[in-house]
Amino acid sequence: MQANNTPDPFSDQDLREAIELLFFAYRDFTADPDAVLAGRELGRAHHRAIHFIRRRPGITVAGLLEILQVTKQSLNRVLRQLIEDGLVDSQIGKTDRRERNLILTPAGEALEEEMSQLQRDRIGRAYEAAGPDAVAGFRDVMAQIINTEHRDDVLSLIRNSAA
Amino acid sequence: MQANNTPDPFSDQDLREAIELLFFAYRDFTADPDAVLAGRELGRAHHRAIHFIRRRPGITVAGLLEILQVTKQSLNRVLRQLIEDGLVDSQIGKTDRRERNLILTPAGEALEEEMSQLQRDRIGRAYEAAGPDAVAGFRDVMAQIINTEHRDDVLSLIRNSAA
DNA sequence: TGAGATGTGTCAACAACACTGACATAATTC
DNA sequence: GAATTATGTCAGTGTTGTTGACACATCTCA
Repeated sequence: MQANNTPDPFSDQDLREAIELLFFAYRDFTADPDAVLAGRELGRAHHRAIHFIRRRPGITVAGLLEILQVTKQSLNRVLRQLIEDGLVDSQIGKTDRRERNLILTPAGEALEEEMSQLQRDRIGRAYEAAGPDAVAGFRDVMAQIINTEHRDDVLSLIRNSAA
Repeated sequence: MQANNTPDPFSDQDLREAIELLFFAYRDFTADPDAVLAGRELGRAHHRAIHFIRRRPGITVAGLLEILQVTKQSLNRVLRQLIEDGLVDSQIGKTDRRERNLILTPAGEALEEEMSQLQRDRIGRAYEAAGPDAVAGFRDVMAQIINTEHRDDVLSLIRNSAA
């Protein structure tokens, strides 16, 4: 998006500020759903699983492991609870019967909706306040921060859709 | 930064994408310093403390508690280790002797430098790739995501400085 | 000056969530 | 039929967070 091709001088200050922006934004952003999570027997790990199952319905356990970057023992404990609580449904794969395709039950979708409400409000307010040009820049920088091998996984979703 | 004043229509898709951008960016970004942390008896909590002591030299325990949003018992365990390891120095406050002003020792500064190196490289590459306009948008949106009461705390640092 | 508030440090118990290592089962691939 | 793959599980452990209670030094203020 630049006219010239000289490297832009970003100072150490700039870069350390970015580190803090990421820290504070993520800290406040993740604090939002805690109110919903408390009261139920659920924690942030459950929220993360529910979010990605909602966004990628039918995702396999291996796919979820790749996204969350945790061990299968850790993920399994979370999934077991979600299935027991009737929030997630685990279906035997159609083409490969070893796989499990994960989807949210109606109760799971309702919980996801509730949990992400404050986060979407927060992002929405920030987007409105900053304006569309800033949003484009935000998305561009964020995508560049993400490891190359995962970048497409995030960005392809918005293009293809999946309500 | 907008010419018109009609609200910009950001879809639910847009907002959920932003949630994922935050998740993936933070996930990859925090994974960077783990290599340095392993081997020592230190974890991510120590890294966070060290970062903010570096950026706000002389910060009090209460100030650090406000930033990290953890209990003093949790922070104290971290600080005790850092002080024992000779990475942080705790000095009795000059005006209020109840306070403790925290600063990094030379060893602490060296460790901070090493730990944040990969993170600064990552941000620097993203900034270069996206260009200065995108960076401005990124900073604007990120600042808006942060709770109002903490926003100035981050942004004032870059203006005033502190190497 | 004395009472109460404040900043810090600590003990103990506990919970959430991650880890490693080992192993079992079913299904697929070759 | 043998090897590989996807999933699930048991057991033990570590980090980082929590609550609750208490101690101590210092500051503030009536």
